[in-house]
Amino acid sequence: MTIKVLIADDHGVVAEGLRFVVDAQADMKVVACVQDGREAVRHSIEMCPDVVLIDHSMPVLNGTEATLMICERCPQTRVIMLSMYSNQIHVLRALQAGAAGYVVKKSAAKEVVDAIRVVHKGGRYLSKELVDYVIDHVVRKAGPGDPLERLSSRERQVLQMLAEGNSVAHIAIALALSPKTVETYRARMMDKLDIHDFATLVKFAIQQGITPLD
Amino acid sequence: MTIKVLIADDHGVVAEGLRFVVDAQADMKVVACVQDGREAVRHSIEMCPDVVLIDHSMPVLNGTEATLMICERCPQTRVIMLSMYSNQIHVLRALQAGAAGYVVKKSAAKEVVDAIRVVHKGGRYLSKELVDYVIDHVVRKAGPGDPLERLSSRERQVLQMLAEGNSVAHIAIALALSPKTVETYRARMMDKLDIHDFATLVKFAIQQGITPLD
DNA sequence: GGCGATTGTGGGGAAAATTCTGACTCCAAT
DNA sequence: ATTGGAGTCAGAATTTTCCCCACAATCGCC
Repeated sequence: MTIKVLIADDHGVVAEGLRFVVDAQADMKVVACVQDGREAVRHSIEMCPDVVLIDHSMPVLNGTEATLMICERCPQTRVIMLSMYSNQIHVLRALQAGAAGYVVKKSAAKEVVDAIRVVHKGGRYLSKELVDYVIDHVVRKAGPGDPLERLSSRERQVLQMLAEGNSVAHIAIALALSPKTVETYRARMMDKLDIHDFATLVKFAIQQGITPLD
Repeated sequence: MTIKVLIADDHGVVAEGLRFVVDAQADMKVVACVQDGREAVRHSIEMCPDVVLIDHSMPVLNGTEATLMICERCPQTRVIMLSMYSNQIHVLRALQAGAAGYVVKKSAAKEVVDAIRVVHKGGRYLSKELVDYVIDHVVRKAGPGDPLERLSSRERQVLQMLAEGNSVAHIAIALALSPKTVETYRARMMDKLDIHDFATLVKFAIQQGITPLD
């Protein structure tokens, strides 16, 4: 039985490269290749792949948020987060969002296909250097101080899009909401974060890894 | 005659994906796949590939530095820089270092193989969105070193205060100017920098060290 | 099992910011 | 002597933001 894989990565080259790698395996097949988080969610629901390989940083909806939605709407699908960075917070958040695996892009391609097989069998997979983070976390029971936890997923999404340079109007269109609604999210989010100007908001987003400093 | 390609990317997954993409082309072949800049230089000298696909950010020796060395020691080899980000400075520096092409990873895989063929024939290749940078640079001979040089001191001052979270009104008061004047500085400055949204402006200011990421 | 808090969704109206256009001075450089 | 950038400001039109409010659906908690 071949493993159906969905690939989500906004870097076209990387996505297509991954597709080759995965399709080269006898026991798996790429069923779709998408460029942003929202597409990933949509396609996951539609075609119920066995495994979703999802990039951490993507426009519109980042990997963690997308993972959350996929896990919720499509429980039998296993998600593997693929990331450039090996940042503790990101790893923990991904796992909390329901990811079954987290692989850094530094890894060899073999690690990725290994990870796919492992999670498909119901297991979990972490790149070696990430295991420490999780143990660390358990030991120190860190983490209630995560400011992002306090935000709802809509709020986080709006935060990301704002920090990417989108206007409220544009976000409203992209998310098919009233501009007023988007404003509410923004206001509530800034209130929760106790941030009162846009510059600080952008800095916060960068620090949280929600948007890259390019 | 097949084009000999060397791939240098510290992200194993990406490198191997690229290898699949390139090897899938009838007219090209990957002769080596390395993980850092120094290896890229060493292998280039050793095996004289026709084209080197090199990642911008790599440990030990970054893509730009490696490009410089490869072009110097191995003039017949053409280098294509592959980067995650489309940052003007990086593009210009890569070209000045002797790269024959610059492709952002967002591009489709086809763009990469196109680029390989183009540079192998002696041409140059830039991802579409990057062409502007180069033209920009030619038009207003901006030093690639500091985009800040192009701003007047008032403009820099306003930039800083904006990036620190001040409103236009507040800046006007602080600098004893009309809000309209501050507006003018902001507009002129953003125009010069070719930045069209506030989030990007803040990121720029952080990158330039004008404001701390706190 | 009910009840307050949170979330998702929006409206109205005032205040602020932005855009566009134009204009005047000073100063430096060609 | 003319050009051109920098510094300064305004008015009108438009857009965005800000602040206050509303209401249904959930969610968590006692």
